[in-house]
Amino acid sequence: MEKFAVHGGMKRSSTEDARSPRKKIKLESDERMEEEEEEFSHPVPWSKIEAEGLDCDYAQLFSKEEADHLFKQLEEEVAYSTEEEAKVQVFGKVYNIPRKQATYGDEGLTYTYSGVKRSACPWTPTLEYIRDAVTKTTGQTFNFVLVNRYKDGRDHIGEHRDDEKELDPLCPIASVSLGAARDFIFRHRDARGKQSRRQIEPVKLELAHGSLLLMNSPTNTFWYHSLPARKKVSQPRINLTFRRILLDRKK
DNA sequence: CCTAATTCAACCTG
DNA sequence: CCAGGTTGAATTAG
Repeated sequence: MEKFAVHGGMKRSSTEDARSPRKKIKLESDERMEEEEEEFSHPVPWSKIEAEGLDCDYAQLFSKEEADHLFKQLEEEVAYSTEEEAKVQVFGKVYNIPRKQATYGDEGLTYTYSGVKRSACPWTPTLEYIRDAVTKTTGQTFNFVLVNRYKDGRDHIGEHRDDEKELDPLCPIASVSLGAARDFIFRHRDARGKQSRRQIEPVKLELAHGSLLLMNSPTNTFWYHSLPARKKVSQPRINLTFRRILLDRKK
Protein backbone atom coordinates (compact mmCIF):
# COMPACT_ATOMS: atom_id res chain seq x y z
CA MET A 1 0.00 0.00 0.00
CA GLU A 2 0.83 3.61 -0.35
CA LYS A 3 3.13 5.20 2.15
CA PHE A 4 1.98 8.17 4.10
CA ALA A 5 2.68 11.42 2.36
CA VAL A 6 6.02 12.82 3.28
CA HIS A 7 6.29 15.87 5.45
CA GLY A 8 8.93 18.39 4.83
CA GLY A 9 9.91 19.19 1.37
CA MET A 10 9.31 22.43 -0.34
CA LYS A 11 8.38 25.33 1.74
CA ARG A 12 5.89 27.97 1.08
CA SER A 13 6.96 30.88 3.18
CA SER A 14 9.13 33.41 1.51
CA THR A 15 11.51 33.79 4.39
CA GLU A 16 14.42 31.49 5.06
CA ASP A 17 12.40 29.37 7.48
CA ALA A 18 14.46 28.01 10.40
CA ARG A 19 12.55 27.21 13.52
CA SER A 20 12.69 30.34 15.50
CA PRO A 21 11.33 29.34 18.86
CA ARG A 22 8.14 31.23 19.13
CA LYS A 23 7.09 33.15 22.11
CA LYS A 24 5.31 31.48 24.96
CA ILE A 25 1.62 31.77 25.10
CA LYS A 26 0.11 33.51 28.02
CA LEU A 27 -3.58 33.53 28.33
CA GLU A 28 -4.31 35.63 31.37
CA SER A 29 -7.99 35.51 31.88
CA ASP A 30 -8.76 39.19 31.54
CA GLU A 31 -5.85 40.37 29.49
CA ARG A 32 -6.73 41.00 25.86
CA MET A 33 -3.84 39.64 23.99
CA GLU A 34 -2.21 42.25 21.91
CA GLU A 35 0.09 40.90 19.29
CA GLU A 36 3.17 42.88 18.65
CA GLU A 37 4.05 43.94 15.17
CA GLU A 38 7.16 41.79 15.15
CA GLU A 39 4.90 38.81 15.50
CA PHE A 40 3.16 39.60 12.28
CA SER A 41 4.83 37.08 10.07
CA HIS A 42 5.51 33.65 11.45
CA PRO A 43 8.08 31.90 9.34
CA VAL A 44 7.06 28.29 9.30
CA PRO A 45 8.29 25.51 7.02
CA TRP A 46 5.46 24.22 4.91
CA SER A 47 5.11 21.03 3.01
CA LYS A 48 2.97 20.90 -0.07
CA ILE A 49 0.57 18.03 -0.61
CA GLU A 50 -0.63 17.77 -4.16
CA ALA A 51 -2.54 15.36 -6.34
CA GLU A 52 -4.97 15.75 -9.18
CA GLY A 53 -7.45 18.36 -7.93
CA LEU A 54 -5.93 18.27 -4.45
CA ASP A 55 -3.93 21.14 -3.02
CA CYS A 56 -2.98 21.24 0.65
CA ASP A 57 -0.27 22.80 2.76
CA TYR A 58 0.90 21.32 6.03
CA ALA A 59 2.98 22.94 8.74
CA GLN A 60 3.83 22.64 12.39
CA LEU A 61 2.21 25.79 13.70
CA PHE A 62 2.80 25.38 17.42
CA SER A 63 5.62 23.91 19.45
CA LYS A 64 4.77 21.03 21.73
CA GLU A 65 4.73 23.33 24.75
CA GLU A 66 2.40 25.82 23.11
CA ALA A 67 0.17 23.09 21.80
CA ASP A 68 -0.01 21.43 25.22
CA HIS A 69 -1.06 24.71 26.73
CA LEU A 70 -3.66 25.44 24.07
CA PHE A 71 -5.10 21.95 24.41
CA LYS A 72 -5.53 22.45 28.15
CA GLN A 73 -7.15 25.82 27.68
CA LEU A 74 -9.60 24.45 25.15
CA GLU A 75 -10.50 21.59 27.45
CA GLU A 76 -11.63 24.22 29.92
CA GLU A 77 -13.20 26.71 27.55
CA VAL A 78 -15.03 24.82 24.86
CA ALA A 79 -18.63 23.90 25.51
CA TYR A 80 -19.64 20.99 23.29
CA SER A 81 -23.10 20.01 22.22
CA THR A 82 -24.64 17.36 24.40
CA GLU A 83 -25.27 13.93 22.93
CA GLU A 84 -28.90 14.87 22.80
CA GLU A 85 -28.29 18.00 20.74
CA ALA A 86 -25.78 16.26 18.52
CA LYS A 87 -28.01 13.43 17.42
CA VAL A 88 -28.12 13.06 13.71
CA GLN A 89 -30.88 11.54 11.66
CA VAL A 90 -29.97 9.79 8.45
CA PHE A 91 -32.19 7.47 6.45
CA GLY A 92 -34.73 7.65 9.21
CA LYS A 93 -32.36 6.32 11.86
CA VAL A 94 -31.08 8.42 14.72
CA TYR A 95 -27.40 8.22 15.65
CA ASN A 96 -25.15 9.67 18.28
CA ILE A 97 -22.23 11.09 16.39
CA PRO A 98 -18.94 9.39 17.33
CA ARG A 99 -17.25 12.61 18.51
CA LYS A 100 -18.24 15.92 20.11
CA GLN A 101 -18.82 19.17 18.29
CA ALA A 102 -19.01 22.86 19.03
CA THR A 103 -19.35 25.90 16.80
CA TYR A 104 -17.86 29.33 17.43
CA GLY A 105 -17.68 32.41 15.29
CA ASP A 106 -18.66 35.98 14.63
CA GLU A 107 -21.97 37.09 15.99
CA GLY A 108 -25.01 36.01 14.05
CA LEU A 109 -23.36 33.31 11.97
CA THR A 110 -25.13 30.00 11.62
CA TYR A 111 -23.91 26.61 10.60
CA THR A 112 -25.99 23.80 9.17
CA TYR A 113 -24.94 20.24 9.84
CA SER A 114 -27.06 17.55 8.23
CA GLY A 115 -30.15 19.59 8.37
CA VAL A 116 -29.65 21.07 11.82
CA LYS A 117 -29.00 24.77 11.99
CA ARG A 118 -27.07 26.07 14.95
CA SER A 119 -25.74 29.52 15.67
CA ALA A 120 -22.11 30.19 16.49
CA CYS A 121 -21.09 30.87 20.07
CA PRO A 122 -18.96 33.98 20.60
CA TRP A 123 -15.22 33.39 20.27
CA THR A 124 -13.32 32.34 23.38
CA PRO A 125 -9.88 33.89 24.10
CA THR A 126 -8.02 30.74 23.13
CA LEU A 127 -9.98 30.24 19.93
CA GLU A 128 -9.31 33.85 18.98
CA TYR A 129 -5.65 33.39 19.71
CA ILE A 130 -5.40 30.32 17.50
CA ARG A 131 -7.49 31.95 14.79
CA ASP A 132 -5.13 34.91 14.75
CA ALA A 133 -2.08 32.66 14.66
CA VAL A 134 -3.52 30.91 11.62
CA THR A 135 -4.25 34.23 9.96
CA LYS A 136 -0.71 35.38 10.56
CA THR A 137 0.82 32.38 8.89
CA THR A 138 -1.63 32.13 6.02
CA GLY A 139 -2.89 35.64 5.34
CA GLN A 140 -6.42 34.23 5.38
CA THR A 141 -9.16 35.48 7.65
CA PHE A 142 -11.89 33.35 9.16
CA ASN A 143 -15.21 34.10 10.77
CA PHE A 144 -16.11 30.67 12.04
CA VAL A 145 -14.61 27.54 13.58
CA LEU A 146 -16.02 24.06 13.92
CA VAL A 147 -14.53 22.23 16.90
CA ASN A 148 -14.49 18.44 16.83
CA ARG A 149 -13.28 16.47 19.83
CA TYR A 150 -12.34 12.83 19.42
CA LYS A 151 -12.07 11.39 22.90
CA ASP A 152 -9.96 8.41 21.79
CA GLY A 153 -9.20 6.28 18.75
CA ARG A 154 -12.73 4.95 18.55
CA ASP A 155 -14.14 8.40 17.86
CA HIS A 156 -13.94 9.22 14.18
CA ILE A 157 -15.66 10.84 11.23
CA GLY A 158 -16.67 9.19 8.00
CA GLU A 159 -15.82 10.28 4.48
CA HIS A 160 -17.31 13.58 3.49
CA ARG A 161 -16.59 16.82 1.74
CA ASP A 162 -16.94 20.23 3.34
CA ASP A 163 -19.19 21.40 0.58
CA GLU A 164 -21.80 23.26 2.53
CA LYS A 165 -23.45 25.92 0.50
CA GLU A 166 -22.76 28.58 3.08
CA LEU A 167 -18.98 28.22 2.79
CA ASP A 168 -16.92 30.61 0.74
CA PRO A 169 -15.69 28.19 -1.94
CA LEU A 170 -12.43 29.98 -2.59
CA CYS A 171 -11.37 30.37 1.03
CA PRO A 172 -9.18 27.54 2.24
CA ILE A 173 -10.26 25.60 5.29
CA ALA A 174 -7.61 25.66 8.00
CA SER A 175 -7.48 22.61 10.21
CA VAL A 176 -5.55 22.84 13.49
CA SER A 177 -4.86 19.64 15.41
CA LEU A 178 -4.19 19.42 19.15
CA GLY A 179 -3.73 16.30 21.24
CA ALA A 180 -3.30 12.78 19.95
CA ALA A 181 -1.93 12.46 16.42
CA ARG A 182 -4.45 10.87 14.06
CA ASP A 183 -4.44 9.54 10.53
CA PHE A 184 -6.33 11.62 7.99
CA ILE A 185 -7.29 10.21 4.62
CA PHE A 186 -8.32 11.79 1.34
CA ARG A 187 -10.04 9.82 -1.42
CA HIS A 188 -10.83 11.13 -4.87
CA ARG A 189 -14.52 11.11 -5.68
CA ASP A 190 -13.93 9.24 -8.95
CA ALA A 191 -12.05 6.46 -7.18
CA ARG A 192 -14.98 5.54 -4.93
CA GLY A 193 -17.71 3.02 -5.48
CA LYS A 194 -17.76 -0.40 -7.04
CA GLN A 195 -16.93 0.37 -10.64
CA SER A 196 -14.97 3.53 -10.25
CA ARG A 197 -13.59 4.33 -13.68
CA ARG A 198 -10.46 5.77 -12.22
CA GLN A 199 -7.85 4.23 -10.00
CA ILE A 200 -6.53 7.06 -7.87
CA GLU A 201 -4.57 6.29 -4.74
CA PRO A 202 -5.81 7.74 -1.48
CA VAL A 203 -3.66 10.45 0.09
CA LYS A 204 -2.83 9.68 3.71
CA LEU A 205 -1.47 12.07 6.31
CA GLU A 206 -0.83 12.01 9.99
CA LEU A 207 -1.98 15.17 11.70
CA ALA A 208 0.39 15.98 14.53
CA HIS A 209 -0.12 17.80 17.80
CA GLY A 210 0.06 21.51 17.01
CA SER A 211 -0.08 21.11 13.25
CA LEU A 212 -1.95 23.12 10.65
CA LEU A 213 -3.39 21.65 7.47
CA LEU A 214 -4.64 24.09 4.86
CA MET A 215 -7.09 22.67 2.38
CA ASN A 216 -7.08 24.91 -0.63
CA SER A 217 -9.59 25.15 -3.42
CA PRO A 218 -10.53 22.99 -5.29
CA THR A 219 -9.61 20.14 -2.93
CA ASN A 220 -13.07 19.93 -1.46
CA THR A 221 -14.69 19.59 -4.84
CA PHE A 222 -12.86 16.43 -5.82
CA TRP A 223 -11.67 14.80 -2.63
CA TYR A 224 -13.51 13.28 0.29
CA HIS A 225 -11.74 13.11 3.61
CA SER A 226 -12.13 11.10 6.77
CA LEU A 227 -10.62 10.56 10.19
CA PRO A 228 -10.82 6.78 10.56
CA ALA A 229 -10.98 4.96 13.89
CA ARG A 230 -7.61 3.88 15.25
CA LYS A 231 -7.97 1.39 18.07
CA LYS A 232 -4.51 1.92 19.48
CA VAL A 233 -5.07 5.62 20.11
CA SER A 234 -6.17 6.21 23.68
CA GLN A 235 -5.74 9.96 24.06
CA PRO A 236 -8.13 12.69 22.93
CA ARG A 237 -7.67 14.96 19.94
CA ILE A 238 -9.24 18.35 19.35
CA ASN A 239 -9.56 19.56 15.79
CA LEU A 240 -10.40 23.12 14.84
CA THR A 241 -11.50 23.82 11.29
CA PHE A 242 -11.52 27.51 10.57
CA ARG A 243 -13.77 28.57 7.75
CA ARG A 244 -15.21 31.57 6.04
CA ILE A 245 -18.95 31.51 6.00
CA LEU A 246 -20.79 33.76 3.62
CA LEU A 247 -23.12 36.15 5.32
CA ASP A 248 -26.76 35.50 4.62
CA ARG A 249 -28.15 38.17 2.41
CA LYS A 250 -31.15 39.15 4.44
CA LYS A 251 -34.25 39.89 2.47
C1' DC B 1 -36.62 12.60 -7.22
C1' DC B 2 -32.84 13.65 -4.63
C1' DT B 3 -30.21 13.99 -0.79
C1' DA B 4 -28.29 12.70 3.66
C1' DA B 5 -23.92 10.07 8.08
C1' DT B 6 -23.22 6.09 10.15
C1' DT B 7 -22.97 1.21 10.93
C1' DC B 8 -21.88 -3.06 9.55
C1' DA B 9 -20.24 -6.95 7.08
C1' DA B 10 -17.03 -8.80 4.04
C1' DC B 11 -12.74 -8.78 2.45
C1' DC B 12 -7.68 -7.93 2.94
C1' DT B 13 -3.16 -7.80 5.25
C1' DG B 14 0.49 -8.62 8.50
C1' DC C 1 -5.81 -17.31 12.57
C1' DC C 2 -6.63 -13.17 14.80
C1' DA C 3 -6.86 -8.08 15.03
C1' DG C 4 -7.29 -4.33 12.79
C1' DG C 5 -7.73 -1.64 8.49
C1' DT C 6 -10.36 -0.73 4.29
C1' DT C 7 -14.14 -0.72 1.27
C1' DG C 8 -18.79 -0.79 -0.20
C1' DA C 9 -23.62 -1.71 0.79
C1' DA C 10 -27.59 -0.74 3.40
C1' DT C 11 -30.36 2.12 5.68
C1' DT C 12 -35.85 6.11 5.15
C1' DA C 13 -38.06 10.25 5.18
C1' DG C 14 -38.92 15.02 3.88
